[in-house]
Amino acid sequence: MTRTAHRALPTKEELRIWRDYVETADALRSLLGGRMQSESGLSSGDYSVMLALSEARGRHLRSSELAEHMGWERSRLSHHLGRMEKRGLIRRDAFADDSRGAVVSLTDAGASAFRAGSVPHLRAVREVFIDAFDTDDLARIDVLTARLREHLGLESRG
Amino acid sequence: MTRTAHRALPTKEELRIWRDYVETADALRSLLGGRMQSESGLSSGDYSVMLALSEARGRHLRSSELAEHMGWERSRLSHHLGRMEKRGLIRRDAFADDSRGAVVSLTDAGASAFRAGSVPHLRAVREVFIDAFDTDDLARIDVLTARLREHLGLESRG
DNA sequence: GGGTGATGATTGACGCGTCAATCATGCCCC
DNA sequence: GGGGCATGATTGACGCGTCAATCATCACCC
Repeated sequence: MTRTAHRALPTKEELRIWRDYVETADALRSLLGGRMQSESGLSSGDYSVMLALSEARGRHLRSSELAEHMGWERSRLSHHLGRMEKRGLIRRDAFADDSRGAVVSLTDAGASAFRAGSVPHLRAVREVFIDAFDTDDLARIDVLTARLREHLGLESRG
Repeated sequence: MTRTAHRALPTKEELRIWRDYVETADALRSLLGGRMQSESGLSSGDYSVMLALSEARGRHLRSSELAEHMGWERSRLSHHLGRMEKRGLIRRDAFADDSRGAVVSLTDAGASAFRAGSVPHLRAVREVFIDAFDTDDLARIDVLTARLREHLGLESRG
């Protein structure tokens, strides 16, 4: 009965494709991280946080909104904000309407670091990832990624 | 002159594809990590180390060979081996021919943890990754990944 | 108005990864 | 045989991520 195949363990070939996939994605992440670190002193986490803040109305968000917007766990964000605050990139203030809430905003130093880091970041993304492919390739990646996201039950970005 | 396009920053669409790609790969890594942790108490790093050791002739390798085989930095491996040693999964012994070298081998406990974790691990890989795709999809992923690896100057596995 | 539970956020412990520094041993060559 | 450098491996500091615990405040409701 061929149905058994459905429950079978991956073949050697499938496993190789899997390992290549994760290993490559990981190399990419670390390569980009290294470039950002040396070019602008920002990590990709820093960048995401600052991007979200700089796009927000009033350029500030409550921690919980920020966490949800970025898809990060609260505690992860809290730790990260702590580190960023120590470096003077962001500020946390009490929220008037609810003393439990904290309002996160970019400091001037943060805003200017973000501006300075933005172009190098985008350039690096193009160089390490986009430039590897032509338009059709990118479309294929998009489809395949969407397939995977759906399989995993992740929301799509639309 | 259209040559300018080559140096342009990514479009919004390209950026979205990029972000989906990394975010998805990351979700995958963490999902698999969580499953392995709860099902067998092994991390994917543990698994790689043990896989390499169990495939090695004599079931042991020098640290440097192990690092090279896995494509890990020496210091990363050293830290990881330290943690695994504390848990009793591996052992490090002096290497007779060169007192600088350390020989790493699985303990009995390690070997049996590896055996116990292997099938759940492979099953998880199938469920979270392989099952998302049909055969053609997987072939496309393989091609695209190879393209990316080449672009990044990573060795291919062959 | 005072208990009770939900909510916003932080903390601590610990695994993991990188980088730079360190340490011991081996090797070479004068 | 001893100075100098390469090599195998470890260490420490620090950023990052997760999990579980904690803390303060708020909301409800008797």
